[in-house]
Amino acid sequence: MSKTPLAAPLRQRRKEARPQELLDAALELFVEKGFSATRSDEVAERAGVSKGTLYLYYPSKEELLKAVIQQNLGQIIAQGSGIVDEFQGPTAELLSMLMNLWWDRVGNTPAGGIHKIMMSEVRNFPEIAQFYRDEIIQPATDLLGRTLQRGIDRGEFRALPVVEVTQALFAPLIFMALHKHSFGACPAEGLAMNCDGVIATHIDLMLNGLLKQQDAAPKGKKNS
Amino acid sequence: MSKTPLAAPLRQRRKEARPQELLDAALELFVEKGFSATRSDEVAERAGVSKGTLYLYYPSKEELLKAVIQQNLGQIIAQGSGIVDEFQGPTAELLSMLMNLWWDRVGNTPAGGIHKIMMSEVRNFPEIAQFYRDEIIQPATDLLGRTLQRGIDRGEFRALPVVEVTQALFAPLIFMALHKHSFGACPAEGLAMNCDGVIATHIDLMLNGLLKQQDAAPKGKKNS
Amino acid sequence: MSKTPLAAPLRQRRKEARPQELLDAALELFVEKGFSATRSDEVAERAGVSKGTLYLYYPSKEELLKAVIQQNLGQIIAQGSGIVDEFQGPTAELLSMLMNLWWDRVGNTPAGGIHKIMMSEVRNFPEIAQFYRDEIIQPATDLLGRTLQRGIDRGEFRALPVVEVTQALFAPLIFMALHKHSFGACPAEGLAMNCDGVIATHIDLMLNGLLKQQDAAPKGKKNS
Amino acid sequence: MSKTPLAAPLRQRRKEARPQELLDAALELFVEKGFSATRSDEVAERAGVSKGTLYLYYPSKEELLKAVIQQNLGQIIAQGSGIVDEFQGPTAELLSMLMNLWWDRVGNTPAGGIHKIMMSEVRNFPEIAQFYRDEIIQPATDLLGRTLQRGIDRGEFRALPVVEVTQALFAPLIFMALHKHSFGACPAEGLAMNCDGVIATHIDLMLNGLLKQQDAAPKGKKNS
DNA sequence: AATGAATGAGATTTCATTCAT
DNA sequence: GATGAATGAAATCTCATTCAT
Repeated sequence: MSKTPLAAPLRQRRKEARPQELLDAALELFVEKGFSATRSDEVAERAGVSKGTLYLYYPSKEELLKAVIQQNLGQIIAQGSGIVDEFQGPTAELLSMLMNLWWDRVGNTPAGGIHKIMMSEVRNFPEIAQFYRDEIIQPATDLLGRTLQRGIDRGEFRALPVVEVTQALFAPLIFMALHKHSFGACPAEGLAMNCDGVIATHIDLMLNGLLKQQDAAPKGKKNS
Repeated sequence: MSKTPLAAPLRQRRKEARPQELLDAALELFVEKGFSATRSDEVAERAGVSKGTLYLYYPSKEELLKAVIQQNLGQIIAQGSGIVDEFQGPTAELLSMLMNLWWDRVGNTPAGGIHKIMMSEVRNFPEIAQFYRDEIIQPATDLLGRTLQRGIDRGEFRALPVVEVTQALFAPLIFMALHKHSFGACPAEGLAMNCDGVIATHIDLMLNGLLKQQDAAPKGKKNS
Repeated sequence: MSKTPLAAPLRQRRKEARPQELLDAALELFVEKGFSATRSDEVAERAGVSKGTLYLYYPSKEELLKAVIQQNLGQIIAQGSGIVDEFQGPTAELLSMLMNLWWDRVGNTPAGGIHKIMMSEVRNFPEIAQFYRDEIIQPATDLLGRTLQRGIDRGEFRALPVVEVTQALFAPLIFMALHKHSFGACPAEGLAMNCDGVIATHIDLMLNGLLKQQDAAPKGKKNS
Repeated sequence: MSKTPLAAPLRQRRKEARPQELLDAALELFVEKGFSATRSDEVAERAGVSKGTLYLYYPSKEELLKAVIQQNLGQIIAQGSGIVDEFQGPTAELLSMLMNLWWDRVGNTPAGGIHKIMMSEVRNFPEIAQFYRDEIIQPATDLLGRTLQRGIDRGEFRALPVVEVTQALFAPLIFMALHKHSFGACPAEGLAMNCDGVIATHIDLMLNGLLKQQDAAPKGKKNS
């Protein structure tokens, strides 16, 4: 007991922090340069360790990417799922919460670049494509579909086709995230977009369009 | 037709066709696998020539990509520019023509994958980013802006902010093109989208939204 | 026609010679240092080409080893098979021919080191083990078995168990070959063996032992 | 038994047993996979300690191999030497004892794989080759030579060349041991040998051949 | 003009060894 | 003594580009 002081020994503390440091470094670099174009050494270097250490924690670059995806997107989905299960109020409010959650916690953070990575590399790494579909796309689609169905079942929303609306809801959000991490991140001028503004407008319009006429908020009152 | 005289000897014709064959092969492969992940040999092989021949026509892979961009997108913009200059009718019709032209000639063809290439690689190849901005993005934005301004100036459109509307108009078209060439091209299920339907709806809604109230088509009648 | 002079162009000539040069270099090094311990660059360097060139001819180190085996042992077996099929005289003479052929063309040449390579690496490279068994061990065993059976069928040899005799016949030859390429190749003293003498004696004794008593050559007359 | 007192505390006993456990693990693995191909971690893991602990007992993998050799073969030679010094009966019996001792205690045990290790790696590790020659090959050869000379001096054996006979005596035993630990250990069929049978026959024949005619056992009576 | 053999820098991954705890 | 996290040299294999023919 006298050997283990209250403050964990330095080596120990670093070991526990390593996976997170590596995942953060990997996410940054994968988003910035792409998965293939990022060298293992770079990830290690940015995390402040040597090349070999990276392989102590993740057996290959592909597994590292999977861990990055799971860590950054998997958790958000789980969290969203919890919200949907417990929410009691009107579905429009719930949907707004989900979309804003995504934009705050994913679209507006480095995690929002993951879809760019996938879009670029999905055709060259089938195993990762499978993983992304099974662990992220499918659960996220299910979650949104469940929410829309809730609105329809409760008589709040028009009986629109669930799948198409799901795609229409998130396509512009994802497009903006893609843009932010590609052209939007280029120092060149003439490529910028007012992402937050576009997103806010989009969410407002979409929610309004979903509601049955009598429930629709009077135009001009809602949103900023 | 007048460009390829029937009388030219076969060898001659093939030699003149070389650059086009190389550009077509390069476009296909760059879209399919990405720019970095495509090997020079593959391009040459698909074009039916040897690796060395490729370098007779294009001094490097980067220059080849520039030529692909110019060939496939530069010409469309020039063509659109001609249409705008000569068009006489209502601006909504003109805008619809432009968007449908883009979807038919770009979004729905391999050329639509170029934006995916750029999105993936733009941060790793600054020189190409510059080229893309100067030769494609800027002219295209100018062209659309000019068209919108025409509608506003002629009293057809509401006086909306030109830049934001430009982005809003084309974002979903580009997003669908991105999708078609990444997830949409994966054999996996659960990743498909009804692109044409979404695009048609989007164009219809957008044009309707732009028009001043008195011109707007009565709600509920339009759309497929 | 005037383009292809009688003497093949230098580049062409070298290209045709490359595979053999690479196989020779690989055989030498694999025998000398073992398969795993030989670096690809070393093989290339000894063949006088660059690392990359090696991979132009053989897609991996394992495939290179397979080619070395096939080239050096497969051909000998085919040749031995031809001899057995056409031979007309007494089986003892045929067997002697086969054993001496092996010793001259394999045991006493670098090819004799291949069994050492296999012995060392067989448990770590199952695919190569399979290849060696199918392409070399099995055909060689069959060939010898066929020869022994011929002697028994013609009433020349005693009806001994074919398989055990096959092994007994070749074990010392192979052992000597193993020794030559391991301890026998060490500069250290005290590890040498008079291989040729042991082999000659062995062949003589074995053949004598196989013959039926009345056929046995009077001792002291035969062989050197 | 007298070496491991029952009273020693468990921790103490394990600590004292460490080197032996490490040597056993190393022997198994070196034989199974070869010296170079065996990772230090594997040895430590099989011995039930950590990688670091291995290096507390042996300063490098090479030194560990030397200890394995000394432990497993050096002791046998010392024991054989004791037998030869004290033996009183006929030399044929002594020689038979020695060969059967070797086969039982070495050839038929993991220690028999050491020669395979040496054969594979001897040319890459000159220092170990030297060690093996000085500590094993030379003493073993001397011991056998001394025994043969005893038989000749006492008029039991024919005056054959001592060195060649020594090699002829042990070559097949060693070959069988090599086989058992390489091809013989492969799961593949068609590579097996009836080692014990071949060895028994070999010993019988050899001893018979060494004896002067009048002492030779009548043919057909001997052996099992 | 056309070829394709050749190159070598560079990427991922492994592993003997060290050393702070 | 014991641990196992960390290191970095080294090995296999790839590919854009060159250049003799």
